[in-house]
Amino acid sequence: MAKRIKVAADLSTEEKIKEAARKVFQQKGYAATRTRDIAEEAGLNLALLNYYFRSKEKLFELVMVEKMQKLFGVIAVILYDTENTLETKVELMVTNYIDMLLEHPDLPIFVLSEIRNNPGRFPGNLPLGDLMRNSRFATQLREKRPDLHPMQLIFSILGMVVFPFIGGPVFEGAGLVDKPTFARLMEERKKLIPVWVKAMLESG
Amino acid sequence: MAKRIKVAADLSTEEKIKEAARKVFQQKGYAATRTRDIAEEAGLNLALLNYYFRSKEKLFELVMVEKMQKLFGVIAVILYDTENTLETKVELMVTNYIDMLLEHPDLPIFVLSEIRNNPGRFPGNLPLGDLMRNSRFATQLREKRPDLHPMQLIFSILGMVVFPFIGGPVFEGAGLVDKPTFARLMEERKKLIPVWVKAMLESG
DNA sequence: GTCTATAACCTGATAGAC
DNA sequence: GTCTATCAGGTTATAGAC
Repeated sequence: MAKRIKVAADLSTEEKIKEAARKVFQQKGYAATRTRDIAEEAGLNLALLNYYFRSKEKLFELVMVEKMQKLFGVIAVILYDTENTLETKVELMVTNYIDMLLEHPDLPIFVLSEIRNNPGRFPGNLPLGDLMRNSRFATQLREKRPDLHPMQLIFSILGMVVFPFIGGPVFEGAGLVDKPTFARLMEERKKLIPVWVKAMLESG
Repeated sequence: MAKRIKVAADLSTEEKIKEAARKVFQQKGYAATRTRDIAEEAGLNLALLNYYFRSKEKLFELVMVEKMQKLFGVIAVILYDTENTLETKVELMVTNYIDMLLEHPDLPIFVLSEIRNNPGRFPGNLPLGDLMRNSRFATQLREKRPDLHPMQLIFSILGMVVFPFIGGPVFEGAGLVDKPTFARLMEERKKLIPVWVKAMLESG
């Protein structure tokens, strides 16, 4: 069977634009992005953006929804999981999240800062609240530590997983870790964080 | 003695502009901020911005340096501290950081996303790298856990402290915590995180 | 020092030829 | 479907009166 590699040239015009939009929006943020940048990145004319998508904003919303699903999807999987033990869920979440973030390191800072700069722009997109409150995961946390608000543990787990990627550019800029070291540390964290969470759950 | 309250009206024109710039830049980010917004927020004319500061960019850099100092200053204090035990340092850092972040909740997301959107714009500003590597704090971490890269612990401590403020808007938007609950949880975290870090250091 | 008016430029979007 | 040319509106920065 012949090799079948998807390269930019193979994509439809519409997909080329989306792909370019994903890249440029992520890199510069919505406000700093010019539609001309996206057109150039796609190797196409500016007018085509408005032909395929109605406006810069429409195109952005499309990209944004994708990114939010990718960022919050990993959490949702854990929340829907009604079978595994708390311990296993933590392991799964940490591993899945770190793997995803190694592929898309600047996803969190992008999504979170766009939400911050434009609060109320991305509403109802998140029934994640009820989902989380009523989840088996939250119940398991409450059973294990009835003295703690479940968010205390969720903040900590997510913080340990996500923060290195958010702060990454700063720490690399400061010469504290180079890229290969960073990747190695993140791999190590897949085993480290679950152990730490276990210790936290049993502390105090 | 008569009350002496600093209100906007008391400030010099220059300081009024800076104050407005701090607020608007933080709220909308550099790219989405129009100099008109700042002038309006300051209750002054647009032309005065260019009279006192040379350009939008110069004004922004001024604000940015302030914010970076505020965000990284808390860490620097711990790094310069050569007297306290590791345990005490963790307590100090966590408490100081959370107190500062309760006053300036959107400081981290602002600084980190501006650095991300414009990498290389704020260079040499951070001799934090060497400072951290050579710090007593790093040595103490290595002594306690020679098997771990000190950054593993620093990422985790900072993540637990800072992440709730970065993710805050999302979790509030999802109706997972309201503002008073959030503040209460953060107060609780000042005691919680040091205990957890202790448990982590002794785990494995 | 502070204002109004305006210059010079840039950006998103569209019209119309092919 | 794709392009070039252009419009309409908005943005930073400045000139010049007070």
